[in-house]
Amino acid sequence: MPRVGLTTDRVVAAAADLADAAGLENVTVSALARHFGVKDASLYTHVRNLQDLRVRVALLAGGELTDEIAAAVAGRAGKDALAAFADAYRSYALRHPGRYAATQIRIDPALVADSPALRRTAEITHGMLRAYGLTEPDLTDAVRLLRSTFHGYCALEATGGFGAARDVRASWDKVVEALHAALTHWPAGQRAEPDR
Amino acid sequence: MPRVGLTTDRVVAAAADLADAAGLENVTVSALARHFGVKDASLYTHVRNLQDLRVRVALLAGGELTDEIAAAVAGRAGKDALAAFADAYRSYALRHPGRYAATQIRIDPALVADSPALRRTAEITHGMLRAYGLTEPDLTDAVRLLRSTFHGYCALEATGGFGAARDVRASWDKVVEALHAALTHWPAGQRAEPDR
DNA sequence: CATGAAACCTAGGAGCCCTAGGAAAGAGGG
DNA sequence: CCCTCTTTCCTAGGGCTCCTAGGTTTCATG
Repeated sequence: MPRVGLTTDRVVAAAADLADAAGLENVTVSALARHFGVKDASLYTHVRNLQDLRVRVALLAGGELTDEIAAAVAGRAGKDALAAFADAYRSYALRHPGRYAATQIRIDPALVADSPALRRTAEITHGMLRAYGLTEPDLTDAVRLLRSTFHGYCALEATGGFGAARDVRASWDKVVEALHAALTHWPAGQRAEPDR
Repeated sequence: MPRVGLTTDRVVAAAADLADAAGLENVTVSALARHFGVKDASLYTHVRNLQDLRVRVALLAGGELTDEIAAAVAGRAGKDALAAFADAYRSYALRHPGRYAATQIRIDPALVADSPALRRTAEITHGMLRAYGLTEPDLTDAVRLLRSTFHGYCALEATGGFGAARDVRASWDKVVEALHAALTHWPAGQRAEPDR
């Protein structure tokens, strides 16, 4: 019987493709084994367990997403860069729903810390926001605003959360413009709540 | 052997509590059966299957969330209402992580349509946004912006996505203020993209 | 007290995750 | 060309999960 030639990378890549095609929750060791024409147990030489597999898919997706964003943003600035970032982000989430979902699983912070992709995204985002003249801690707050809105929009769109008739793409463009407005008119002041 | 006295409501309530305590993914028929001191099969008289159980938890959570938001927003307007809405939303997500997670599962659109809670949330949101002078389709776009940011923030916070040292609550207040700024300076114009 | 509708049961199939230990393929050196 | 050693893949099996089919027991109601 010839060997299939499994490696960790091939297994993870297949898992990522399966996630996009069938949903992250259907990425199972048995399904992957079936795909390779192999017994379940054989996969455990390449992957510690299911959790490990999912984390690897998440790291793969994070790297891909960062690359696409970096390419889209390169050479742009201000509102132009923001729109490019946003469109690249959403485009990836739409084309790779399973991979994108994987990026949202809880990952060991230590593992996140030494992931070059995540650091690079932070750099890109900060660089982009510099055009708006923000300084810490507003910079961090603005990063969190962008991440939240981008992620929230893609997550809601993916789960069919937007029921209204309004075109989802048109809303996205408007939302990105609204974010630009928020960054342009960034609220000043130290205390956020006047009362209380 | 006396009966435990199960009903659909009791099962769903227990499932919701378990979700908050152990995570939605650990809400399993067997775990619930153990909790009630009953065999797995016994639960299938009250709940069609696991999917059905999760949807019921989602609808329960949606109703609770709407109630809390409605109570918080009542009697307020403008920025005040926005902040109350936001804080009530995040507060619920933090206190009930499992229930909140359930609200994000994909649900039959027909079921969503005749859920009074969802319609009520839509009313509240629209009423709140009326203070900013928005009209359709900007109204829908603004609703999507708020939902996206609120959900994205809570989701990222729940999965430990915010690594920076900055206080998460302080960022939240700032993000809400930024949303207020975005609504106040809502971008005009029909076409969103100038180039292309 | 009888009866009918529930609640709850036993039994069992199928799928999944994962471990322990064994067999075989293929690479490398002699 | 064969021998050895690493690595891949296997068999065997335990445990947990969801879910169905069909039987029994409890309890309210007439």
